[in-house]
Amino acid sequence: MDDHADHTRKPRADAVRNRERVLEAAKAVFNAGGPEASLEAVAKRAGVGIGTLYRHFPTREDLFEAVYRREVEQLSELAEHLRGAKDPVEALRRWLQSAVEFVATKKGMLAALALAYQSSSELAAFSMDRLTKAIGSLHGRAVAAGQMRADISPEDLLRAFFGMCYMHDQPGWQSSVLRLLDVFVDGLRLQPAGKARARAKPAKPAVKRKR
Amino acid sequence: MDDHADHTRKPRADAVRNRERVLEAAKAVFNAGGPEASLEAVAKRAGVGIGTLYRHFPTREDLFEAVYRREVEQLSELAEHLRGAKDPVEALRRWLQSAVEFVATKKGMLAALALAYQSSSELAAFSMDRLTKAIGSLHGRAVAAGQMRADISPEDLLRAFFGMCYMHDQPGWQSSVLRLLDVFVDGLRLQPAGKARARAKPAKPAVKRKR
DNA sequence: TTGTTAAGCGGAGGGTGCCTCCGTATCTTC
DNA sequence: GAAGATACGGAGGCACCCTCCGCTTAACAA
Repeated sequence: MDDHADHTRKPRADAVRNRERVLEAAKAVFNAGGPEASLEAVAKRAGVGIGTLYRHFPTREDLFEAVYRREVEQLSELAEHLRGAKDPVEALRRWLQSAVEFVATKKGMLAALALAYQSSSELAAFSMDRLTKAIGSLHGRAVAAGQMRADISPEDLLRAFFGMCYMHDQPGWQSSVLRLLDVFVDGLRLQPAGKARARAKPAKPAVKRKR
Repeated sequence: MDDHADHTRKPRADAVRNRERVLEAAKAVFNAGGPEASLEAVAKRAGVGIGTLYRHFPTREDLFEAVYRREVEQLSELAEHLRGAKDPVEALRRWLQSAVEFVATKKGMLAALALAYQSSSELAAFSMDRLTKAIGSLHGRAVAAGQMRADISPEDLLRAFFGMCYMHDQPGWQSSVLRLLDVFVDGLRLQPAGKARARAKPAKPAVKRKR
């Protein structure tokens, strides 16, 4: 907040609206058509002129970055919501599952993201920070509730998560990761006394059909 | 239905020549201008028509892949040459240094490469194989000469190498990696008897500021 | 309200690069 | 040397990029 304390006009409502629209459209278009998708298509889908798009996001990379940031933020907010859930372990599991989806939609954009990260390490710092906090908060709650071991740091959790997603290209990776996460979360869980928690529970028959 | 086993014509000399020219030009142009560089520029630099370029490499990705393959091959051949060197430890060091250069030129193309790897795991397999063999052969010679410890696999070597290059973005990474490699190669070296090889050599102050 | 004005909007248009297509040139084979 | 097969070049049509500017509209002051 750099208050130019003196008199900054309120930003125009239409500008705010259009910016949001463009972001929404960009998310859809890029997810569908990859990072090469036409910016003109984005503008059209957003229902704004191409000039408007360029004013808000002078380069394709700016647009990428904004879209990505927004999604990270949404993931962060999801964690906020899930904090209210009854079962904190389940909440963590849910969040991780959403994060897998998030990674999945980034599939085709990996390359673009790599570039963005390279040119703006601030972006990397920002997202790491947000995600670490999100995962840490959920984990913290589960620990506080005495349902999860405490000797794992949020950073470790995040690293484990990304590590699991690293297999990325293999077909069916997504369901594989979901399975691994189940195992992982179970592993984090503090068993109520010596009760050896029947892992038999046939872990949801194939969370997702592969394709 | 290929194998017209009978009678395949010899490929035309000019076609072979042009293909090679295009590859050479592409390497230069991409290294200079990144993976977005204009294919027309490549054709011009190669001194061929744009049509010729497209006939040999129907898509930009095909061209990328071919350039990359070629460089891997050259690295592999370099290892071949270095096998003849007198000092096998030095030979390994040299090769690693060249490999750093190789990675350096790929800097801007990382994203493109990631894509290529994704769409053709054969490419990944090929290059891993070649590089592993190259590094393994040099290492093997040094081991055979009794100058290097033998309990490290070529895969480990390669992994260590890539790991070191992972820091990529930080400024000055290249010299940092070269320094690390020096240390590493020294570590691999079998000391001639108990002679504790003065590591005192004041390892350059501050490999890297933390941030 | 109404008037003023900065902020924002749209999209035409000039430029660049992509890729196809085909008449021409060159090479291999017999 | 002749006959094909093969490869060549680059014109041309198209898609997309991005800038520029006259018009519109929202915010603020009176």
